[in-house]
Amino acid sequence: MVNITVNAMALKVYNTISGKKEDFTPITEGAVKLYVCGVTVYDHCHIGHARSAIVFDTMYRYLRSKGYDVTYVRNFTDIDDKIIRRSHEENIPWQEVGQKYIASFYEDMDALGIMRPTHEPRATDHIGDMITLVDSLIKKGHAYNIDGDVYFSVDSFRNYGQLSKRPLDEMMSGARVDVDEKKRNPLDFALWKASKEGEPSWDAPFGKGRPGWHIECSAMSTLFLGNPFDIHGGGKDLVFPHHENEKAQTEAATGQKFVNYWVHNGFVNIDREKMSKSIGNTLSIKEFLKDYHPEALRLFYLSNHYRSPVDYNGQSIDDVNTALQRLYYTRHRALEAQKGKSFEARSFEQAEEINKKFIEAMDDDFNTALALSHIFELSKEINRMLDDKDAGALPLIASANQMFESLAGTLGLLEDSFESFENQAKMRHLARMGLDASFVENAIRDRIEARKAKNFQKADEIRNMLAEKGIMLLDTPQGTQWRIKTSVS
RNA sequence: GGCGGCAUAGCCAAGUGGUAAGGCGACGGUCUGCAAAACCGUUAUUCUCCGGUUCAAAUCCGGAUGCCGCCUCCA
Repeated sequence: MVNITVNAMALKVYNTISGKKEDFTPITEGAVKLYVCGVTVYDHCHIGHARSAIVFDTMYRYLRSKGYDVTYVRNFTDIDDKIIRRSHEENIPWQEVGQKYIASFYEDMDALGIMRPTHEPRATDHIGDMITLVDSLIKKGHAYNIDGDVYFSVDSFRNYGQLSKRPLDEMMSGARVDVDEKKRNPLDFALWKASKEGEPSWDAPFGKGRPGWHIECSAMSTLFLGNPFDIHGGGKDLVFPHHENEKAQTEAATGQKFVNYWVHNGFVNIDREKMSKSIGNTLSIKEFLKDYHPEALRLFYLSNHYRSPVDYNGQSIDDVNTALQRLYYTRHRALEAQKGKSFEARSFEQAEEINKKFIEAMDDDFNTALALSHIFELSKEINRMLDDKDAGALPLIASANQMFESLAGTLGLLEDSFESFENQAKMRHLARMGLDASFVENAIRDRIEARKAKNFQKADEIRNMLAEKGIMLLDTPQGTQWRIKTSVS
């Protein structure tokens, strides 16, 4: 028998359906079943997708760190109108569109340090499960078939609107809903779409066609996690209609509750404007990574509450990048100080204290911003001890640094090596400035000569010249080192 | 028209009844040839405004103003 050691301290989770923070009680003690809506694979991901990925990755990491056995499912929507359109645009089969952008998705997620979920089902691998679900909805009178299109009847489900808190009748009036003459109620949504000429299709008792978007997540989530399951997540925009529809069709089909906790992350704006393809202000993850370390984006998102909207702009990212650099240098200093020294491990009371505060913050609906503040406290404490140059403090520094790394790791930070972190910063900067490393190294060599000759004027000229190019010099006991000023502008 | 959110220092931002976390920046100090980094200190008597409840309010209630999201594919 596995000894489950879940830290049962009260984790609270904000539940969209109640609008309140609730005590988190999983269906099965010690286990969490989590489903998050993935992406539709018809384009490269942007920094908004990254927010959702980072937020739920952090929850996943934290739940695991508390000792929960987490089953995490994230789907790929690989059949959809947009994918079909893209296949025409790029003149490649629709299957290839999916493969191409799934590969792009993994490239981005791996770069961002997003852990792989337990299961990553693709919609097209589960068409049979969707057909079964649609079929049962027809038989139970919750769906109707018109010319091969199958619609869910919202009037047949009493609780429709419960999640998004939209009373049915009020929605009808002002809503800009496509008037489809075939539908009984304008809010009825497609469970199955009859295939058109030249479109991908599957055989079903109710006609040849393909699944609607909402039914995919219902089929795949219940298949992998059962019914009900613990947490269903996604971006805030999915509350209506996607999650409302998932809930309606699943509960109508099973007669049981679908999900216990609904969790939604807030949106990303760019320079106070909504990020959208029509405005043309989207920023892809790949573009972001040309200029910054992946963890800068993570630190940026985690310093905001996951439910708040967040405004992306150059200044904020530069600020956070400077802070990230400080964390990396703190750990580096601590490890350098320990190199080649032997000492007895000793637990450090202040580190334990900070650990406790960290857990309290994260238990309060994943308050990552507060949790981060405790990591910075610890960073400060480590640097303070290092500055004291008290040899006896080494065991304390070692233990504080261990805690520091462990807490940062729970948030997916400090996962890179110092060398890689520093090199990436240098390479990105030099590429941007059109310089190469030998230019900097030569300048440093000249300056060392000048300093030896006590020609401080020349030495300072060289330093100023480099500073203008965003390169700063540090004269340390180990020699002259260089770093990049983190501001991109 | 319906539903919901937000307003905290120069900037970003946490904080839902007990007297304002943290980051970035700025200034002063230690260190240094001078710097940088790091550390120490300073940087919101006050949380958009007006009124109310309370011994006590950034936090609760009422009102005003401003900004934003969803209701259409969307993380």
